[in-house]
Amino acid sequence: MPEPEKLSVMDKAYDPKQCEDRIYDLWEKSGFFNPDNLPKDGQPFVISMPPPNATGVLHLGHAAGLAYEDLMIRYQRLKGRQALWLPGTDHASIATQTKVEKILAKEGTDRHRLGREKFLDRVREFVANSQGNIRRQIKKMGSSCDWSRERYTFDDALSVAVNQAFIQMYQDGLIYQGERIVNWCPRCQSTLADDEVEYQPQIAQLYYIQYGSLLVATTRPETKLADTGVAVNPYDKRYKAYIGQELEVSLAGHKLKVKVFADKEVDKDFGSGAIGVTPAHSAIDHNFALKHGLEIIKLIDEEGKILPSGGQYQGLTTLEARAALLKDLEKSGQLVKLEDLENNLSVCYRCQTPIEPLLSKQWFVAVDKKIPGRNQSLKELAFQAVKSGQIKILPERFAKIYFHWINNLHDWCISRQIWWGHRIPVYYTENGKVIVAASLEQAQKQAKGQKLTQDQDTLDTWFSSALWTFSTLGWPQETQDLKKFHPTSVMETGYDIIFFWVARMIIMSQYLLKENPFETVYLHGMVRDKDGKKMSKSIGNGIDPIDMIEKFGTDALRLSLIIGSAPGADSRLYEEKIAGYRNFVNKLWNISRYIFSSVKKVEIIKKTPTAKTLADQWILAEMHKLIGQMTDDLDNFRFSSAGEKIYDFTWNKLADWYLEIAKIEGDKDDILLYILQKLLILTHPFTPFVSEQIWQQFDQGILMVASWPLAQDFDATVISDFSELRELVVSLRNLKAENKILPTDFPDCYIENSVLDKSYLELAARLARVKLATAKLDLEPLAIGSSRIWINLKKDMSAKEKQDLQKYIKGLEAQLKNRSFLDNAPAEIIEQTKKKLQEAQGKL
RNA sequence: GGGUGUGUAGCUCAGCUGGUUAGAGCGCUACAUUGACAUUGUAGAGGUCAGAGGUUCGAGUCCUCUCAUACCCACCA
Repeated sequence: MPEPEKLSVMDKAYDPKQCEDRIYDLWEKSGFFNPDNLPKDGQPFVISMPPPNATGVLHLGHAAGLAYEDLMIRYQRLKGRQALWLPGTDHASIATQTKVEKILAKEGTDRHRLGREKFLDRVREFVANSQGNIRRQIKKMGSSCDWSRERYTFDDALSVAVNQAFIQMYQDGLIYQGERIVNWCPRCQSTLADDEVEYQPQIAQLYYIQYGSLLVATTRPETKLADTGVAVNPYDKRYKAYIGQELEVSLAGHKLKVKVFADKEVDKDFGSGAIGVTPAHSAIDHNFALKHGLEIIKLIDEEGKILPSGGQYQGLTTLEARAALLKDLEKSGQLVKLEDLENNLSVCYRCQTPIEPLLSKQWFVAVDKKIPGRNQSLKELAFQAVKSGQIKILPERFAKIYFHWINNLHDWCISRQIWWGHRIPVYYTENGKVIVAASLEQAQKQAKGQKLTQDQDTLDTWFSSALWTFSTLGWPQETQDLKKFHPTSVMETGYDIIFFWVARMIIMSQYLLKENPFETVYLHGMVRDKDGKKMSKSIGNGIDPIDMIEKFGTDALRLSLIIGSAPGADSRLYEEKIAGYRNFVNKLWNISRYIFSSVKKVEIIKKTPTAKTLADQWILAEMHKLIGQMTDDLDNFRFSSAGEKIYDFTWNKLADWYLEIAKIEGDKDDILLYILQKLLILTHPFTPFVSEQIWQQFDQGILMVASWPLAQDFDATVISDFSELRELVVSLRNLKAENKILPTDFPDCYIENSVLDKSYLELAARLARVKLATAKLDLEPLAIGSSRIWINLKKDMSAKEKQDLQKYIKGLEAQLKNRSFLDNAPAEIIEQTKKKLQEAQGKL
């Protein structure tokens, strides 16, 4: 097994490329990604990895998710919990099929020429290939997931789960077949769920057509060929006389019989106030037809072409038919008027092809129907799970969005006519009997010798991913894993799939297992480019996470994704930002390098070392303060805040102050090593590679399974005393710089301070590079904090500084004279204000 | 049409339940530098907290309105 190199003197700069793969290997071989190998007394902590589509490459959105998930998993593992992060991939039916079809198109063929089985073989080959890529990329991110439990939505076991879910729902009457208007993508040759439809704003033409004695306005004239009704508002005086009449209409010779009816839904003021109703190609019109008993005529087929019912326009595409019909209407003088109309064009979310609403027989999940024996519908189950507080959504505002969506949910169309997906477990006998069964064999038992045909359709890809948290743990078997690890702890995902996925997981888990799929939903925002634009291939502003890892290292990329982004808020990523965190990682490396090179022996310090000086007390106090704050932040999903704090401690406290003082005071081996050890544990969830690489120098096992430290009590006065020292040093340096005294010059200086004793004044003088005088100089002293300083400078406080201070003092004085302030403000605030005033006056 | 965010230094963003002279990183300016680190150090400049009202002893923080901007949902023929 390749051991990470143990260098006696570490390289001057951290080189991620030399370490990352080796470290990952070390972790993987240690077996600790698998919770079964972690201490048995730990409570399970479980994250189901949102399965990336098995179509190729990882983008920054995935990278961000992985960074958060790994952060949580590593933190909980360090805290002693049995952390399970279950990885996997999604077969992503439409997305994958579309991808492979594009490849076939380049080869000059298509799926119909290949045939179903050959085509599916091609897809399988393609998927196997890209799954390997994805796995590699997930590892590159440092993800500590349990590969021994990796799953794929198309695994045999998961397909069993899909069939089981379908059958159970069918038996409960929650899945039914019905003829309804569906969203049809003529290119994908499939239905789409309502939320798979996107809208593109466009300026459409609104055509006014003479329609017998009426005038009708429409954006889709070609559909008028299958009109069977005209809807008007019941209170529209213009049309009152027509209501109830049956009209014979000729559209440039194409004969229609239409019934005029009144409905409140019709807006008198839009267009002409009269709507031609096409029941087979509009959801609203279909409802009209059911309500008012209209005939339904299909006009457009699955390829978007006109059927024989369209008469002479038969065989044309809808757009061709539109053009031809408009021309004919113009000739016959029936095209009365044209207007521009802003509206939205519905398109397929995968291929952006305009959607054709069609009447079609499909399978649906009934969301409003009561579940037998439970007195609740699926919709109500999903609503309750969040409303009751059992599932917490972060940030909270997304709960509102969730409720709104659930409340407006319609029956879910789950059948797809594409080939790549789980076949619907429904069989038909020759005489049309429907048999729902998990396999052909089982179906045959019920068929009593009749020949069977399986439904040609496949299931919506979200149907299988809705089962993900438990199908991956063995359901419908009652496995140990399912008992132990479900419900999972956190679902971490992007807010863009809250409806597609999060809501459906809740529905399915509640229905099938009577429990929630997870306790907390943590939603991250979208990663955008420097200008806040969506990253996309077509614009070419996308950043490839793997490129960034090559350039800056994984740890730097992870930090740049974690720090500075709030849950649910979009964030921007660009190279300078990542470079900044690369610098931080290098800083951490060099801090360690310094400590290792300066101590007599590199060893683990188990006991809290004794502080000998104020600086020692201070750094230990700061560290325990940090541990407390970070633990609180991480327990409450404030990842960015925790990251900022460790960054600040490492660079601004440890490196800039403590190490500099350690160089002067000396004899601090145990404290330096102790602080470093804790620091490595605290940084590990953020920057796993560099922290582990450094830890390996101790030769004491694997950092990944070390113990997260407990915050100890600390004396806060130590921190304020030390800040006295810090302020003194900074002020002296400032005085020197402002007075153009070279850093190499040491001006004479006498200091009086009530808090700091002489040894600390000497320390301050060394840090500030001044020469400590033994007696007061013959000068006016300056007041800095609680110090009085006699220093040999040509200049004192600048005019601007003086002005600012005077203004500040005036403000405080006014406040202290204000009766209502004195009467209303709490005593401690008044005390504070008085103190501030004294200090400020002292300075002047 | 309905809803939800966001607007704080040149840029990217913190600022929790209202109470130090509003912070950080990058960038900028000046200076420094062979011993952990130039992927560095020290110091500095830079903000009427989008605007207008209001509540309060006190508002970046709470309320109302306006403007700008992003996204989500619904879709009208």
